[in-house]
Amino acid sequence: MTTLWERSRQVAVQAILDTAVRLFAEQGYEQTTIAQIAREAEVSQRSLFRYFGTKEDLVCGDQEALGELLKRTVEQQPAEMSAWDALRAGFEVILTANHPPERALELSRLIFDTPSLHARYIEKRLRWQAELVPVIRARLGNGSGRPAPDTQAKAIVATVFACIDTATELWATHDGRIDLADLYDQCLAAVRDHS
Amino acid sequence: MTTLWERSRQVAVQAILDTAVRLFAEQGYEQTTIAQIAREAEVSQRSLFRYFGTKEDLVCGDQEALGELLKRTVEQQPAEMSAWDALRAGFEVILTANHPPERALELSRLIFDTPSLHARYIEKRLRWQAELVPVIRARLGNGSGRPAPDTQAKAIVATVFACIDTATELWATHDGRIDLADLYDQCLAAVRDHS
DNA sequence: GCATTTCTGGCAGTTAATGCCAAGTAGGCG
DNA sequence: CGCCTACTTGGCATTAACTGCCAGAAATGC
Repeated sequence: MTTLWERSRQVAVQAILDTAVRLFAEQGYEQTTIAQIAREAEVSQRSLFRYFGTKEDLVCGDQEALGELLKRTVEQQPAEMSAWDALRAGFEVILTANHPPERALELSRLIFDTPSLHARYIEKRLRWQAELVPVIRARLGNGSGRPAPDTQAKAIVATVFACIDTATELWATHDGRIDLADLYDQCLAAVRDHS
Repeated sequence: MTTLWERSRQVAVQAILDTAVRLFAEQGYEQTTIAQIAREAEVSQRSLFRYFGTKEDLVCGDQEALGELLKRTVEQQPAEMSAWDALRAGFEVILTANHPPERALELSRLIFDTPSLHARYIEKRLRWQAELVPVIRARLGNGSGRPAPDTQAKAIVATVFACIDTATELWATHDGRIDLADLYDQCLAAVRDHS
């Protein structure tokens, strides 16, 4: 622990986060101002912006860390595993590493119901996608080769995220009563199984 | 023509649009302010915001109309056509109905190079997706039925858009030298063909 | 032409976000 | 323990995207 600084900072961050999520749930995202959050969490507006660069980061801020985890997990899957299975393994790890399901559900609903938040969330996801493409391309048997391997990798990654997104949205609308991994498998099956 | 108002409005809108795209290309999206666009297009800032609700709409504003067209086209495909083929037909129509390829290329580059624009663009597209889901669900043979038809439809639509997005990005990075429809087919093949 | 409708422009205000500087606080060192 | 340095915090000013309001101009209908 590099110091007391870091600890009190953690405390402040947590207080801000709790206040923000509570206020967002109570009054909606757009109706809640940064000033109000800062006041109730007892920090200055200026510090709040130092901890969280933007208002949106209050909701989808810790995505960065998850993206790193996802990438590392996919990289570390055995080489003979298919791109699809490796990505699915990464997805699985993220699920277990996520927030307590109670809060995850609340955050998901907030994100899917608030256009500006949804956009920012997608933006972060696009960054993950870009980082995953080289990892997936390395895993593709460069045998067939008619579709350039880059095209293949991009399409696969984009599709997986589309399915994750779809599954998450369904999961949120069903109040978390259906298993998220099951929903993901159903989505992928709908796409990949030829009837 | 309901009036002279409508015509001069169209002129103003076009002037704003041209100015905006030119400035965005010259200096980048974030570095261009609304004030500058309004000044150079010779309209007041206030009117600019009346024509285009947000800065982002200057770039991806006319998506609404395309979404309508897409939906209608997909609906009108013969009933025995598969969901995949119907969506592909809709995509084809949009391609031809789009801007002159010169400007389309410029806009695509802008969107894919500017994270916040890209996110907003996808968000608008998500609205199309939601509208297409019932259309696609109606087209699914409700035979198999283990994955709820709604899940199936959502996943298929999301995947098709993911492939459109990927194809468009590749098309823009190749300066439009590769046929967009070909790229789309390659993306879909990478996803659907089991090797 | 004149009243009415509709649009435009300017102005003030709100909110998110950033830079700057002064003041405070923790950590290391004699 | 006291002091100096490094880092952090908070307040202030500023910018940029937007919104509401109102007065005035322009177009329309009679």
